Amino acid sequence: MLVFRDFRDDVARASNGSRLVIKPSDVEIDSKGFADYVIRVFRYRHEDWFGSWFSAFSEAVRSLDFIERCELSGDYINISISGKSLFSTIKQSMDTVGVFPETFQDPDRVVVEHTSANPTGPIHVGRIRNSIIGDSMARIMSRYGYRVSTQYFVNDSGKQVMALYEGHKRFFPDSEMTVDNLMKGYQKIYSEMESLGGEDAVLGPLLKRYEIPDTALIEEIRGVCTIVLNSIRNTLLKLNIKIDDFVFESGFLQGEEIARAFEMLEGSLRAEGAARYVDTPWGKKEFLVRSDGTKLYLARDLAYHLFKADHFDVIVDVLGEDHKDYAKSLKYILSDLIGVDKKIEFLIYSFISLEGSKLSTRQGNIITVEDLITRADQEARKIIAGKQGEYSVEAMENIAKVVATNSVRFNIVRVNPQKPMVFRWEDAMNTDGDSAPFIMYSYSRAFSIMEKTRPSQKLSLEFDSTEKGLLWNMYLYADFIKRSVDSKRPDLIAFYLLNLTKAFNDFYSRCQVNVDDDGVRGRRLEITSMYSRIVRDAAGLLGMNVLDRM
RNA sequence: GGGUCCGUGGCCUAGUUUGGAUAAGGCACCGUCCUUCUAAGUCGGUGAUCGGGGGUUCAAAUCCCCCCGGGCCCGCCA
Repeated sequence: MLVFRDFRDDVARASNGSRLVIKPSDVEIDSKGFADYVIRVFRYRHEDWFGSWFSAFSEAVRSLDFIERCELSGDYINISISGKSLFSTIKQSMDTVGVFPETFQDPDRVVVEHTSANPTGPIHVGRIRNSIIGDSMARIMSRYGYRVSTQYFVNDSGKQVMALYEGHKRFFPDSEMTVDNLMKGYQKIYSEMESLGGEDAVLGPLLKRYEIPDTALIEEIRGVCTIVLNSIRNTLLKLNIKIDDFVFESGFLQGEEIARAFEMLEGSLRAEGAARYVDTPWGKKEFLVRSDGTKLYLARDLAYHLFKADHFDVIVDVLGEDHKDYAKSLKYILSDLIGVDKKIEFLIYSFISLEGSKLSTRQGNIITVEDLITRADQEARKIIAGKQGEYSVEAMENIAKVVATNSVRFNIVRVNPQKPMVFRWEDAMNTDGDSAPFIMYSYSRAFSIMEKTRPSQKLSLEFDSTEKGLLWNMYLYADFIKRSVDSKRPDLIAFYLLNLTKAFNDFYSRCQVNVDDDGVRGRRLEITSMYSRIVRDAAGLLGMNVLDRM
């Protein structure tokens, strides 16, 4: 959890014992520019006691050392915090523990499962939203104070990967097992599945061997998956996405967990021939075992979740909206039928679609993430080449690389996961306005200021409204982290970064830092330094790096 | 067909959970500012029946109902 001085608590406390007790949650952060906090009092404003209540309340509030203003305006009580209090709150935290807001290590261990794409080909833009949201959410929860691990559940036991293995074996047995060659076999076996006798004839025997289990075969297929997985992992690393653990499905085929799952479900399991399923309250049959005795993905996934529940307190799964109903069933079976008492949460996101057409791995109608990164890198180089500054080749390449990575991540994470996205190159490449470079650029200017400004030991703590506005935005960082964690919305951090950047740009254009007055210079330099630390911190939550120069 | 999510200026996005002050940013377009710390920037302007219709309320982008449009799900695939 976060530890910081929340002024709302004190404001609310000022009403204790009075006719109208204000709760901290009644003290809202103003978004319309009237004040810092607002309390809505429409309901009480026309009561005969309201006048005397307000005068007592406002007097109590005004006597608090951090209050600059507290007044009634129509249906609202507008409250402002003094710049000095914001400044000292943030600075004190940074001076003592190095960051604002401070984190109190939460004992809860969290596992965020994300990506988990079938290792049957390179990752594409439709999938990458999962990885970007998942990685960002893991970083945000970690910043909040949880002990977070990320996991990728690797499907190395399903029909798709068997087709990957079988396709290569049948059609290109002599070619090297590269991602490209494996893909060729995969696509060929699916295109010829009918003439080969159908899925059951082609993959059925392999499925059977998994149940025996034929460990040599399982090892072999796992090896094939690993080849594709390594390329996916490399792509993800280019976007600063590092997954802590890759957990293989094959590890749950015969293990203790799957035995336990079936044991716990014994009373709930129903039969249809030799097949086994459970009923959900909403009338769906969820099958765990086929009539030929082989197990379905759900069985292995339940085992995997029991494994996660054994090691973690909170389980977060990042899933596409196509898995929404599946997730509901999974949670029902785990929590209500098996009795897992750990918190299980799903972060469901809508798909990224291509304009006019669908993303389909089978049809080869995809834009790979590698393509996206490469093109973003080229765009960034073009833009840099058009700038006036002098850049060495290495500097230029590094800036382009970071801008490209940040842009790809930012342009995807900034949209509410719930909202569908249509992929357009011009949006993905956006570097003006609400974009990653907009944020990065402001940071670089701040760095430049700190480099060029003569230090000052003096601090005059008279903040003007622009400085105050920036401080207020810095202070809101804590609130945004909390809201982002509570609502599982990494996009809120993106929104926060844009607001913070706008506040700094305002400060930059109105407040000259490098001035003769030692007190003013000291104060503004300190504000600039605090801003740069917060923006770097917040950008990090989205896996973005900021650059000293660009 | 049933379920579910989405629909906000020409385009993209925030605001919807918890109803309240002039619906907020960005792109594009028009104009402003480089002899003040980086112009990937700043300031200003044009532009919105908040998909449509009803309802609840003193008050609706926000809650309820119906309709329209789109995504996704409705496998003994994963």
